[in-house]
Amino acid sequence: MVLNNRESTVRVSPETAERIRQTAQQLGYRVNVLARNFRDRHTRTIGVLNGRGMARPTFAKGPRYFATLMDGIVEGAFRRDYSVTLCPKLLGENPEMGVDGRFDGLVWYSVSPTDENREVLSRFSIPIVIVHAHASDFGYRYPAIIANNRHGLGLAVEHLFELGHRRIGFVIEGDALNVESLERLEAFKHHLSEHGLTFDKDRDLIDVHANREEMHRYLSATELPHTAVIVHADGLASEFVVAAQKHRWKLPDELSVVGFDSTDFCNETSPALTSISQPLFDIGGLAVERLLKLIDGQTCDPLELTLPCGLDIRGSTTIPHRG
Amino acid sequence: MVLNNRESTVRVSPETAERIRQTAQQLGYRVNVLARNFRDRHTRTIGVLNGRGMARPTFAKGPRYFATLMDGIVEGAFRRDYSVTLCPKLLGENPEMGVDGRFDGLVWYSVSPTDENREVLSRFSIPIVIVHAHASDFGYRYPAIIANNRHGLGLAVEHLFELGHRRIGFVIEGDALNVESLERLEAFKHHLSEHGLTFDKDRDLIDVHANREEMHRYLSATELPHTAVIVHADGLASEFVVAAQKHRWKLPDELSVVGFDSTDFCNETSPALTSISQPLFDIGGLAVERLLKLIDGQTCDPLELTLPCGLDIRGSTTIPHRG
DNA sequence: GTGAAAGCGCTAACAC
DNA sequence: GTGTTAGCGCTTTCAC
Repeated sequence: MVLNNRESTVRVSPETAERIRQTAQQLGYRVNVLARNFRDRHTRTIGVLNGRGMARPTFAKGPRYFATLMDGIVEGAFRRDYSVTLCPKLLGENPEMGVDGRFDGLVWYSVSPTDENREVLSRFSIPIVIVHAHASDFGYRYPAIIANNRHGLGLAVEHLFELGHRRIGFVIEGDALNVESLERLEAFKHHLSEHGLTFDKDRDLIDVHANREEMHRYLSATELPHTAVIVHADGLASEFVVAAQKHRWKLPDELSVVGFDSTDFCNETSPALTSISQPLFDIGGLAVERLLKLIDGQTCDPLELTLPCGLDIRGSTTIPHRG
Repeated sequence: MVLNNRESTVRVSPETAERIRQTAQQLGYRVNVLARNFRDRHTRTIGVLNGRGMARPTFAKGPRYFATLMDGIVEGAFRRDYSVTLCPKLLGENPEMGVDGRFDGLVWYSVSPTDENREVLSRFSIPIVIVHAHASDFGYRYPAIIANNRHGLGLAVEHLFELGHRRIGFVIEGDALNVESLERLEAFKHHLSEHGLTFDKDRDLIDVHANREEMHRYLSATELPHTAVIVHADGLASEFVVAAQKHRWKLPDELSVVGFDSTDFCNETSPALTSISQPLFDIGGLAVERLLKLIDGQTCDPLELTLPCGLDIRGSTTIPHRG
């Protein structure tokens, strides 16, 4: 009690307190945080979980999506003196994580609203905040944070439209189930029609699948059906840019490309990638803030937070080529 | 015992085992990892500490030094089923970390061999592996991993020499104490003389300090004393490149620049940064491997591991300008 | 103002 | 083969 110098029903004389401090000092005593946490039945630690089936994301390679989100999460957690731990199998493969006392709460990102995931989530005994999905996808049971995909896509379509593009495709990796990809596609369709453009699924939706076969088929045509494409994520957009150039298309003149996320990674592609931005750092920070609220026994209102998107115009978009 | 299905002196009949499993299932019982760890007096978790006085590094912004190292650490830890936790004040500001039971071991990177650090380290009661310093710096008490800075600098000097450079400067931020920066400087001097070039401290060592004043003084000269500079780290190199261009120097023609670390970040600068590489991912993985050895009660032999450097030639180096 | 005890959930050891 | 106990280090409660 002396060492923690906290309020207590127990009083201790100044002399004794001092004597205790002295002795602790001499003995080199340190409180054992593990034992304390065990007794208090909490860990002051939160975990980060990604959607099932997703490979463990890296910090340094490729798009900085995960790195940016984590920066936000870490920042938010540290501000409140919580630790963040990265666990093996913290990949939705081990539902134990949610119930084994290791964490006080969990940020789960990129969760698809499958029955399996709903099942896993419902068995968790600790608070959870969902990032990149809607509260409605999970029966309004968990606070959610999601970017305004509809608005973001609007920005991109408008940008391309103003440049003069009228034939715009949407590239997606359909195998990687994801609430947002679908939402982005829907938003894309919506904004096309807003601009008086029609959407033909067979022509305008390019699902490249995990093997990317469809990407190469698309790019090996003698004439491209589009003057611009929007790709549902930066990683795939960058692949698309590289592949297009391999197929001897001149970018951005013969094909404008827009990505999604707009981390610094977009400056590494050549041409640099025009991309819809979402405030990933803030999303991470807010997710933790909401999670800690839950941990404190409070509730989150509104249950769902929608954050604005922006558009960062870089070198991969230009006026359509007159060929 | 049944649930952990581990070897034990205690035998239990198959029927009882089954009954136990059934009941556990029904009750939704999960082992409490925290309690188990408490009892076993370990956490299966390692911590990552950076040198004191260093700001908390981010994953997404700037050079990918920390991100790459962490990828290696996480990979190494996960392979052995250890977790990695990021703690607030895990920045060498809180020596408690080393003794409070939170971690089974610590990877400490960018430690300067100051008496203060030696003191802190000596009080730690858990195994530690040091990255980016020499075992000798800390009385051969901890395993160390360090890149072959001397060789790396040799590669860079040779590259510049072969391009035709004879006047080469070395840029450093001296305030950021760091074993490696000094080592790189020494190696630089060595390799200059190997090529018959002289080193004049006042002319060839550009210490920009935290305020960067010296950088701008240097770049505002009407004639640069060098045709090329080597900068002790990529972050500073990138700043140098930007500043040089602001001062209207044409890069790389009027000034070649070489950085150190060579993460993907080097593709984000313009021109892309030629840089000495060190295997950061491997360094992280090896650090964990050695740490787990220590945790297992084994020793590391040799105590110090030296990893090779490479040179990634990008756009920031070319033949010296004839003006 | 001080000292003793109980219990968090776990597992190894021991008695039966 | 089964049941009981002790103790990891901590803090709160209670008795004195």
